[in-house]
Order: sequence, then structure tokens, then C-alpha cells
Amino acid sequence: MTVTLTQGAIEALYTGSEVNSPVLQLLNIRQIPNTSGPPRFRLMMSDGQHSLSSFLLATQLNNLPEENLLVPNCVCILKKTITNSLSDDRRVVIVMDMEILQSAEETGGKIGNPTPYSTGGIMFLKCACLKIETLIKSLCKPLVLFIQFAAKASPMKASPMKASPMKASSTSPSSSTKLISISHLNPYQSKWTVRARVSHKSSIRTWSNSKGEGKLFSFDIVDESGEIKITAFNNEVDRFFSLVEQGKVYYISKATLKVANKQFSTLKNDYEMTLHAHSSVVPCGDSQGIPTMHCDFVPIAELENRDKDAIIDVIGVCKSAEDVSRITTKTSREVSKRALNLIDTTGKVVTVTLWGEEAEKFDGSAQPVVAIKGARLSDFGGRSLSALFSSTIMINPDIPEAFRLRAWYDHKGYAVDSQSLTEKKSVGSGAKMNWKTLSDVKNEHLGHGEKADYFSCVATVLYIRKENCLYQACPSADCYKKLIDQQNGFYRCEKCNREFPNFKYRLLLSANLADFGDNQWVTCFHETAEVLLGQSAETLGQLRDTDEAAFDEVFQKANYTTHVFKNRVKLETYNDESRVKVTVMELQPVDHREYSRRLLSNIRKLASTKV
DNA sequence: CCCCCCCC
Repeated sequence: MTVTLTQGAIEALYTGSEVNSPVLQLLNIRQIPNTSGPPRFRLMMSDGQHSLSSFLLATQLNNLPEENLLVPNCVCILKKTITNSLSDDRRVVIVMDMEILQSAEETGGKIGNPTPYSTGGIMFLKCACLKIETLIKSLCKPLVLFIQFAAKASPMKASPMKASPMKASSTSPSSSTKLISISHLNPYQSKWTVRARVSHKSSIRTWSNSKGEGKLFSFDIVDESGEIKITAFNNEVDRFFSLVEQGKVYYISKATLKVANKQFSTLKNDYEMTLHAHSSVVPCGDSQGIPTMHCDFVPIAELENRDKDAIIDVIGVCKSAEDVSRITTKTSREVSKRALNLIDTTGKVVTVTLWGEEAEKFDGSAQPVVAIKGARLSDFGGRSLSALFSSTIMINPDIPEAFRLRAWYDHKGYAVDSQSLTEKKSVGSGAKMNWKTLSDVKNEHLGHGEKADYFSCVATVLYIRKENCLYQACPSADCYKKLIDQQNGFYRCEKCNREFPNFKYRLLLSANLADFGDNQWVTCFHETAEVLLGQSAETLGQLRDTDEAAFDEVFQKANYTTHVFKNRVKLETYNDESRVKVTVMELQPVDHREYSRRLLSNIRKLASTKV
């Protein structure tokens, strides 16, 4: 077989232009060191003209390198890719689906004389590398990765050593029983085998009641015809719990069918299965033709229009998460809970509560993409979501929606003026709304007490000081100390007592805000400053050094914008001189109806005092 | 043979 590489495909993939199933040669492959989750492979591909090493293999294709099918010099067809832009315009091409057209042996060496594809200015290289690492880290962190794409990469075709898919599917474990589909199962036939994918698996639960005690776990399976719930008790828990993995395909036979109790299941099947001593569950290596989990993600903004108690699928970036906590239910049971705030490209945020083990093991520190299949919509705090026992929670799943969200969030989503559908009702904290006008702040002597005061106001930005708004901060996590430039290419952090070759930019803004009665200087730290300016500190740092006009424009654009500012105010004394210092804790868009209502009430108040 | 879906 002779293959022709698709010339120009490297550039097209990198720039995100249309290119249909390009044929490329693999020049190099290496595993990226990562601490958790499945291995992650980085590829260097060539189109004969250019080579590029910014390819990442989606983890559902890991069997290709792991079975030594994807080795240097083999020729592949990329059937599905996603080009992700990093915030500095560097890109990563994620290979979602590929097939090997010609083995390395058949190809016999490097095709052509490709030169490394030049991906732009050297200036951004350092931070680009950092960004790629962050992206890889986030991609490498899937805690649960059971969504399997119909990865139709058939390594079998490229390698005569492997069994063909046809052979694999006909080799069922008990040849005496017929392979049938889930929709044809009924309690009156016992000689059958189904081949299906586990779409959901519960943890082990114990019970104790008047009838006895025991343990059980259940899982749901799907095939092209339907779905069914399977429960295993006691001995069967020991036999099958660790064998059954979410997302994998199994042959299942000799289980008992009984009428499903619809009260406890939302699955579309009149029956359910129970495993017993003679039941068989055997992994099936070939998942061809078995559907994968299907999610109908509802945009977060759209949740406002859905009914209470609706079961929905949601995906968003976990912008923030509470610490895990223990609560006692009405029936005096103790349970762990953790609330996450998810944001999507609609710019809306919704709070979703995880329970039990899911709450305990969740780590939101890297702001992962979280997808939940089958969450329940509640009207608490307006609109919020709760995970159920039947919900499937996926962290950084390898699906296009997740890649799109990751790119959007890292690019600009982190800085959007987001609005939550779930109203916070925390008492006594800074989140409580204590509405004031700017003249109230002076008249009521806010901040003069022992403790700081907190207030919210609607105000318009009149001016932002550009001078000294950025500083070079310590690059270590959670240390934001200003670094001392040693003028030798190294920066010193007094707090960490270390020198670094790099730094991260942090923002510290002074802004003058005005409302209809007064004006006030306020300080915005990094996070609120990024929201106010609509740019990351990193981008601003680059602009300041490379494009003064663009840098100025960022500030111009922020002028005369109006927001809800949640502030902390405290009297501070330097050199015997006291003045109130106002710090912006949070920025939110203005709810105009609420604003008109309060404006009117303020006008009435002003009118009555004047009389 | 379980069947808990919780809290503010």
C-alpha cells in the first residue's frame, strides 16, 4: 500500500482551518509525566513538509500506544481533532479519533524532509510553555473517565496480529447462549447473553432491616437497543464489584430478570436484573457498535426556564468550590456535602451540590471542567442543582464540550462578569448585601468601627490609574509577594526566601468610582481587577511591554462601565493620618430592575430629608 | 434481598 501525506495539514490543524481527515506520519511519541489519572501521550506529527509536536492524544485512544500500534514512522489518518487556543495564541491539537493506515515497518522510515513548523514569536514562548503545562495538567487530571467516544480507530486493521472485530464479537463467553439485545430481555427466557456498556456504577451499600441485612451495589448497562439496571448482592458484590468498571463493555449472561420497580429507577426498561451464583460478567475488549454515554447538556442560563425537579445534564468549569462539610439530615443521618459553582459560556453560574463520597473526593483547586449526567434541578436560592445517587459525575471528560469550555474559560471565561442563578444567603459574611450609596459611606462613617464594614453599591468607573497597576509576583502557588528584580535574570522572593527565573504578573488597581451622589477611590486586587479590565494580568503585562496603545485601550474600555461593587471598608492610619480604605471584594453585573427600585427609594429618602 | 437522592 502506498500512502500520501496531506501536505499543508500541519499548518491547517494548527491554525484551526478546515482540513478533512488528514494523513500524517508519526515522528515521535512520548508520555507526559503526570501524577494522577490515565497516561497522557504527546505526539510529533509530520505532513512531509512540516513537523509539529503540539499534538495530544485523547485518553480513549491510549490503547494505540499501549499496544505498541502507534509507534514512530507509522502513518495515520486523523478522523477527528480539536484545536485548542491558549490565551497567548499558542495551540494544542487534541486527537479525538484516528486510525493507523500503515505500520512503521511497512513505511520503513521518515517520509520527506519535514522542518519544524514555526508557530510564531519567541516573545510569548515562556508563558506559552507555562500555559500548555497548565492545560496538560488539567487534561491529565480526569478522576473519572468513563465516557468513551465511539473511538472507531481500528488498530486491528493496521495490525494482522490482532483479532479482527468480527472475530472478537463472535467469541462470546458461553457459546451455547444467544447474543441478544437488551430490549429483547424478558423473565421468560434464560439462555441469552447481552453485550453492553456500563453507563453508571454505584458504590457498595449495606442495609439492615427487619428482614435481615446485607450489602449490594448496582450498575446500569446500555446497548444499541436500550438500557437496564443490574443489582448484585452479598457474594455477588465480592465477585463482581471490582470487575465492573464504568464505561467498559461486558458480556453478561445467566442473570435473573424481574419487573422493575419504577419508583426507584428512571431507566427506560420494564425489567431489571439481579446477579446470582451462576451469573457471568465477562469483559469484552471490543466496544464496536455499543453506544457511549449520551449527554444532553443544558446551557446554565437555560436552567432558569426549566421546571423544578427536572433531571438534566450539565457541564461547566468549576469556578469555585466550597470545602467539604458534614450535615445531619432530617432522619438524623450524617452525610458529607460540597457545593460547586459551575460556569459555562452563557456567563451564568449555578451551584451544584455533591454528596457523600463524591463530595469528599472532589478537588476543585485546578478549576476542572465538571460534567454531570442526571442532576436534579431545584428552586433553592432561585435555581440550583443537586447530584443524585443516579447521577454520573465526570471530571475533565475527554469530550468536545469539555475541551471547548476549557479553552473558553482559560481564554476569557475566568474574567467574565458572571451572574449566579443561585442566590447566596450567607449571613454575617461579606457576601451579605448591605446596600449603600457612596455618600452613605461618608455620612454613616462606615469603616470607623473596631471591625471592617462591608457594603454593596452600584457605581460607574470614572478613572483607573495605569501607573504601577502591575507587579511581578512570586511564581510559587499561593504566594503573591512582590519580587525583587536582581537585574541578573533572577527575581527574589523575600517571603519564600528563594530566587526564580520567572514571575507571574499580578494586578493592584486604584479606581475612582462614582454614583449619582458622590465619588470614591477604591482598590481592586488581582481577581476583581481582571474582571474590571476584562483582561488577564498576563495579557496586560505583555501589552504594556509590547503595545502601549492596546494597553491604554484596555483602560479606556473599562471607563464608564457600571457594576455592582461589593466592598470592604476600614479606617487605616499611616503617619498619624487616618483615611478610610475601600477594597473591592467582588464585581457583578447590574440587575437593572433591582437598581431602579433602590434608586427610587434613595430619591424618596433624599426628598424627605430635604423637606 | 435495596429503594438512601439529603443541607442551607
